[in-house]
Amino acid sequence: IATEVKIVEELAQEGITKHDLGREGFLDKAWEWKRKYGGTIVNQLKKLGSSCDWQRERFTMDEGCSRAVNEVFVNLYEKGLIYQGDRIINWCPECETALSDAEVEHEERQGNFWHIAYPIKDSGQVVVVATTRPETMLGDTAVAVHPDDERYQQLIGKTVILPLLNREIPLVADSYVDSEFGTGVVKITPAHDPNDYELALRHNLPQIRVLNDDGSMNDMAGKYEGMDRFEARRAIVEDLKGLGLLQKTEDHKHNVGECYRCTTTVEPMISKQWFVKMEPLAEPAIEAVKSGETSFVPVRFDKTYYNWMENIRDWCISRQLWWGHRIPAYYCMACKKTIVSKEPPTRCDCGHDAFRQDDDVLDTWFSSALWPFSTLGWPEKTDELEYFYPTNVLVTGYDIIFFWVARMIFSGIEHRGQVPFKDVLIHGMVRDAEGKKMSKSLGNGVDPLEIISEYGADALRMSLIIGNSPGNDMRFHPEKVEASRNFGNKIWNASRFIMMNLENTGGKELKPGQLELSDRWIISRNNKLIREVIENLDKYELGLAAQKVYDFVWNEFCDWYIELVKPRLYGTNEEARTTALYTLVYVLSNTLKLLHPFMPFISEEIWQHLSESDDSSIMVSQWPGVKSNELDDFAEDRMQVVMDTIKAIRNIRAEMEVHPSRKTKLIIVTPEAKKDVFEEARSYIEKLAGASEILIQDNKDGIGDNAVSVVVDIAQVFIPLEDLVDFGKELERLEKEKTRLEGELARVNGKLSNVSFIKKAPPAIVQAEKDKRVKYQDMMHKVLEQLQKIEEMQK
RNA sequence: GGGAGCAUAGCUCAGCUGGGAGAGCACCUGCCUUACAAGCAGGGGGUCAUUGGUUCAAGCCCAAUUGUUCCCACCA
Repeated sequence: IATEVKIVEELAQEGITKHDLGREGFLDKAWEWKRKYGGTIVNQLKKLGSSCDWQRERFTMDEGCSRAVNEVFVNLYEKGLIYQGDRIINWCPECETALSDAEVEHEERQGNFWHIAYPIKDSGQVVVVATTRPETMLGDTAVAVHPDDERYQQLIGKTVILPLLNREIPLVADSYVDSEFGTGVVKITPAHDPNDYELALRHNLPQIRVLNDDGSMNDMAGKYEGMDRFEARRAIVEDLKGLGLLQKTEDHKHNVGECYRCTTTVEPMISKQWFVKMEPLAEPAIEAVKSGETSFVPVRFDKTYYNWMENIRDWCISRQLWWGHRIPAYYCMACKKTIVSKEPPTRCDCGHDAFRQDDDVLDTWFSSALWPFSTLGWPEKTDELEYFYPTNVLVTGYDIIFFWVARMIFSGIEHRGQVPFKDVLIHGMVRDAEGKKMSKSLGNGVDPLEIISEYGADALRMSLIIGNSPGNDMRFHPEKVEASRNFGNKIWNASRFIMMNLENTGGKELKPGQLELSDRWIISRNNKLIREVIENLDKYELGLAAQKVYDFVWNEFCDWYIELVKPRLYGTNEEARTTALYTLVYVLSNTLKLLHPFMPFISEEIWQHLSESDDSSIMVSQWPGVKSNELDDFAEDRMQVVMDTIKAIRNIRAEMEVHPSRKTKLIIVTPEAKKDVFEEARSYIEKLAGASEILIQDNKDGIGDNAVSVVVDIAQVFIPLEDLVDFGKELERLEKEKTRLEGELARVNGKLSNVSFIKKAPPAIVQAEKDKRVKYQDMMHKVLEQLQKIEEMQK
């Protein structure tokens, strides 16, 4: 009562009327109260009494779906696939409702194993049973042993006196009993244990319920009536101890079933409920996945699916909850006949017209299972249904395969004759930084709105996608969101830079013009990106696709291309400027489209600013394709040499501690035939490698003694540093390079001297190794030469 | 009891059909170079859990082992 008063007070304080509760915020409120007061809010509201009738209307689903649910229920009922009956079900004493098997979670708990002596009638003997739930003994209607158990052969058929209640019960033999476990004697409580229930059916034993719906002991419990089940347990153990019938108490680890909603220990109970007969539905649903009509991505989840479907038991669908879709079953007030129908019946066969609808509501997953078609107007033949059923892909987490995916599949097959979707893309769970599952009850969840206000929605979205593989869990770290935020910042700034330069074009139309090396290079790299992203997306490799866009934008587009293009943008050659701008805009637009699925807001925003002539959304723009023309894949190798050269020069400058602002002369020594590569890239090297002057020649004329050198693929670059040269460092660096090349050569030679490699490996692979050998030998030669020169100078 | 995943750099994780080990963060060294210091340039760091096997070639395929996580299951 105290709790109820508190809730009412709280309701009033916050100015919440009962009508408000159905609206937004109800669930949050419910969780808040649950944490504060324990139990579930629904149960607390229920305790407030009958004034809560409004709930039913509040939580009714929309009319179309509601009609579909009735349709399905009646169909299944008429086919005999839905039935009502007294069965043993999982009962949550807190929520006071039945639960399906899927709604029970098993948790390992440390408990006790109590050994209790049951006297045998008219003899001094006892049998000892071992149990983890002594309070259920009040409902015992037999004791069982294995038929082959030699210890108890002569006792089979005898009568046993149930302690405390002194009820006479039989000792039966059944092969279900495991002689090895416990004492080999099992107490049989048909009303509160599924195995015992089955056994009781075989042996024609009565069922005695000893628990009320709220988990307290009922009037069959004798002096324990009214006690809570756990209180009764303690009392019974004490009493047995007093009677000298408790032989021993062991520690015992066992699995306890808990309600997934409120974590209360569930009690198996016999109860009248509605069930769906699963076997006929499961069979075609298994076949659909086996035949590939529906596929799981990644495939391993089909095992989870089969495992569940193949061992499925009938589905308990009735719930004694306060919301949900009410079961369309009606009972005649006069003759008690059950009528299942889509609309409330008007007249019974017996002539009467007063009915009461079943109080129970359906398991929420019963209606969810119909979602692929109930939302599209089914059972009407609508255009939407025609177009969207079946659909391509369902995306969901693996924790929901049983609850939802499996049930959508068999429901779709049963009611539409066709699977609801082609692919099921399974993603992992987002866990907290310690790897624990996020949950409202633990309070370790992350509020997306807070993250979004700090880093942005795009950053959050990108961080959840990038570098993740399907079906694998991920841990949530703010640092990762930060990295994505920085990426958004990066592409924003790059775009800003491009638009800044566009403003200076005076609205002239951009034309390709004469593309130069860097333009052709970035376009072919962009084409490669487009190809790979499309391929990755087709294979649902979202993490890889996002990673590639990220790498392209940051490393190739920003760090290289934009830097390469600056001299032209700042220069006076108008044609060179527009060509550069054309390429920048072309590549950026393509890339924004590729990025859009991962960072929708920022890509849209930039797009809107970028495309002046076309103000429609990026969402409806043409998805990039690869233009297979002369722009494709031809400049990569050439540019790679240039980039390697620039990197090598930067490296040597850093090692020699040349100040970044100090420009130096460069002498590139390369065979006559290769000169044009460096000629074409002259301005790039100048800009990015800090060169004041570049000489490109096929000999070593004019290189002074005070020069350091670096060997790259097809060239050797000399940097005269005059007084700055530290020959000790240079020697060290060359030795390091020598060691590296020795390693490479050893590896290549090892492969090439292996006869089976030459014989069995693909020719292309062998040739590539041979080419590498030539290259490394040449580089080694130059390094040794340089080493010798320095050593001589030092003498 | 049955099934599945994971084990790769200090941390969090990628690594597509087997052909020279990657990213982000962290760390070290320079730099406020007129898009971006939430940045730029350079650098260090890994016996890809262990042991076998298949193969010319294994982080990747196969088997076993160890550790770890998860799912399913009626052992009282």
